[in-house]
Amino acid sequence: MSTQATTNTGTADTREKILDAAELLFVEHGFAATSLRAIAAKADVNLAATHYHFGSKKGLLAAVFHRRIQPVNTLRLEGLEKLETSGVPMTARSILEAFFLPFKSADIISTIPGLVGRLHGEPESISKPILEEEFTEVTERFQEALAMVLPQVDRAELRWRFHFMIGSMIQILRIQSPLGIGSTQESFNRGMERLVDFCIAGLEQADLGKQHD
Amino acid sequence: MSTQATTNTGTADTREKILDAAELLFVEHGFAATSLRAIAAKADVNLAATHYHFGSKKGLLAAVFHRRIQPVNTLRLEGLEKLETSGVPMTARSILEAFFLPFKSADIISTIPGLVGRLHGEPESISKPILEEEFTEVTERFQEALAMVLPQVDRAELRWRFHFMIGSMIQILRIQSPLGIGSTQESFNRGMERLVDFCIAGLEQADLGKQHD
DNA sequence: GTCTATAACGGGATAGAC
DNA sequence: GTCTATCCCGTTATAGAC
Repeated sequence: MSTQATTNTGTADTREKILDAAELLFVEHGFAATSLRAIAAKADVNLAATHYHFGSKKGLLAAVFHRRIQPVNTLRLEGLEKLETSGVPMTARSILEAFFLPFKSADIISTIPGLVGRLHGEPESISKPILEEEFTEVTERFQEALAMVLPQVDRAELRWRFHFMIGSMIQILRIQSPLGIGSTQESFNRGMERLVDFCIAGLEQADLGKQHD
Repeated sequence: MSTQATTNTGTADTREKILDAAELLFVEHGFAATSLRAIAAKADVNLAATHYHFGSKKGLLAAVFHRRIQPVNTLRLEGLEKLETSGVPMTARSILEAFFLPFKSADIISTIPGLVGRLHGEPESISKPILEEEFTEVTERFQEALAMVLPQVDRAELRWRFHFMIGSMIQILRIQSPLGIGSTQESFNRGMERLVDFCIAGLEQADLGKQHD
């Protein structure tokens, strides 16, 4: 239990240790409320190492996020590609499952849900560059796929609904984040299934020039 | 344009000026990234006044939030009461409109959407006490009302769906926050209507022991 | 690539005069 | 109720030895 970083020569996993510690603290307290000192202490590395490896606090956040989300996005795009080339007609359900399932199968209890949920809550100056960098391609590809199977919904309407879907997703990622209280891998998986059902219903509504009042 | 607080005797609107300034800065940058010094400067009051009136930074946030959300919740509960006592059968739509409409009719371009959207993104240590204080009653009353008109959906399932609904709401409040780029009162109102439609579809799904895979 | 030390600054909070 | 002045601590970032 060293309160001071033990001298750290040899194995160059310093970078990974920093990423691990930063990830947990960012999820728990958010970006602004987490200090590099706290990260360095938890990782048991020297404060200066955080700057050496990541340049700045923002750079560290971007690296933390990219490490976790890049594999998820790869799985999503591979899943979608499989659907598109299989010959079997796509459905809204199969597309949403390709989108959400990588969270479920991110085996074990991971920090990914909390990380995604948290980032969306950060001020735009922090979150926007990262969200654009990481999600633009995936968002566009999946909206196109949904447009194919929902020809009755025009594109502008579909964008609204896609936002609502993302909002529902974020909420469940936050509430059922494995770091939260009383959530298990099972309750998380159940939540993801409910999420798919809820969003399909909202996405598939007929789009007849709505009239309220 | 005094950079230093001008001497401030007489009118005791210091409190309101602090609340106004804090509200804008919290919405824009979040809680942790906003300093009391920045708030005092924007409000053109002395730093010590923030502590005198609100005790602490957290106390100030709670006051900012309560000032705006209390009237909204009153409108919501009054709207629901009217539905329940009017004799006209309630519908999921009329209940959701009682829930969401106070945001729309929060006349003018207000900070309320951004405020609600932002608070949900703050770490639990900040947001949880406030959210519980402000929303417990409203949430319970509206879930009960929805349970009445959706007898086919069991209560546990309804709780999931209510969370998804809140998530969709938060997302639209964030994206269409009047402080955001390219959003107008009109686009906000359109978003709220789409939100109601999306959520009704998700809430009304038949609940037949779902089976996936 | 990792360390110590420190620069340079900003944070929340408070005591006490007025 | 409002002010000034200050306490005390934490912040990111960097320079330079090893």
